[in-house]
Amino acid sequence: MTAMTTRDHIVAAANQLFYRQGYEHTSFADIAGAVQISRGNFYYHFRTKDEILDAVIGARMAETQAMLDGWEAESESPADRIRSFIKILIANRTDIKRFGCPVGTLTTELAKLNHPSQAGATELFSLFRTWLSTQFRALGCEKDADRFAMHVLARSQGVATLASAFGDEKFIRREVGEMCDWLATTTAAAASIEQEKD
Amino acid sequence: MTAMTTRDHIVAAANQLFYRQGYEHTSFADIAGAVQISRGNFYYHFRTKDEILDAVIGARMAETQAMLDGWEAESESPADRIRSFIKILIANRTDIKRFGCPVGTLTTELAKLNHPSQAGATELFSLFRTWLSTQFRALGCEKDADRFAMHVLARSQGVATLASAFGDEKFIRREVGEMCDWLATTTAAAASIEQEKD
DNA sequence: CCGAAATTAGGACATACGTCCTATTTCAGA
DNA sequence: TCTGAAATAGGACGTATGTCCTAATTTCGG
Repeated sequence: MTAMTTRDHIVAAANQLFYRQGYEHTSFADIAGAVQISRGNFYYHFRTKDEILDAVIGARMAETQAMLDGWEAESESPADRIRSFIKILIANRTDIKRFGCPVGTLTTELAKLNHPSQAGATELFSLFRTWLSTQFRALGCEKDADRFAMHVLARSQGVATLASAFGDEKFIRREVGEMCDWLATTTAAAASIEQEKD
Repeated sequence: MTAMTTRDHIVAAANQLFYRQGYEHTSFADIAGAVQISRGNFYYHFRTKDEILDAVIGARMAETQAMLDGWEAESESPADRIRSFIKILIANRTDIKRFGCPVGTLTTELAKLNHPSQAGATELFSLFRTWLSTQFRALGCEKDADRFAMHVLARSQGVATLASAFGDEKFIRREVGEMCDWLATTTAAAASIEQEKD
């Protein structure tokens, strides 16, 4: 664990504030206040708001990649890995209930702002998408891998949005259970079809 | 069709702008410009931004209720009605690809702003939720009606979010198809279970 | 046709925010 | 210890925005 530079602190604070309050609704002063540095010092590290946003997206990319690598190392079975993904909804349920999904809400906001970093935010989705695809492919769902990946992503997004709207935690748990059921039946079916080919 | 008052024009313009640009990112000047009236005139009709938001939410509630009533009148079968709901994703695909779901994105934004009208936006979801519940109940899914309603809502939300992120229209059509399949198999199963009770 | 009420116009004002600049402090390397 | 670069502080500036006020114009019942 390397020491946290001021820049790192800024990015960490901005990351959290962008998630909780949204990008546009978060001001320089908000972030500087959270890090307890002056606005001048802030400007020394980031000259524009867009630069901070790009740094935050970069940090999230790294975090996400690390998480995916972690699951890759922890579990032997691709199905277990996919379940790890699905269960983030439960692990982060408290934040999700209040602020929704960090990725989904950011891409949505940037789309409305027509912000240049839209593509960067979408890359966060792509990171999950390709990783999930890989897992489904490892399960023998060669042809449907990307379709299944998008399906899982979409359902997770929907759960996060509605859980946030209704503040309903039971709903999260129920849908997570149903997604795991879907995973079991769908991949079992796909695997048996693959076997028929032999 | 009654004549459109200035107030109606304002609400209509605000409704569209809030959807496309987001609530916070839309200014008084934006709306006044769209309706081509002066800011002073604007202020005569709405004294604060929150008032416009409430009016917009009210208008959306009325629109939504009218749409649901329309489906109720058009279709005899509850399954057809639910399919009408699912297929809004296709009917509105162009807007959804660019701006996401009007209800989901609004509730998400208001949640981050911690805005007083959060509850009002959630009511829009509730309108769909209770209506869907009613349809599922009419299909014989007494016990699971609300669960199914939330499930359909969540999947629609997820599809809208991802379709917007990736600008993918084929994905919308595919997921709509799968949701219709789900509807057919799930309600058939539920109905047969109900029959066993007799 | 008149006068009061409703409506519209356009500017005033305070605040907040992103951006920029300069002065001061910290600190590593010579 | 000296020096120059990195880092920090705090204020300046222009613009945008929400809100408010007053004057002009339109509408419409009597």
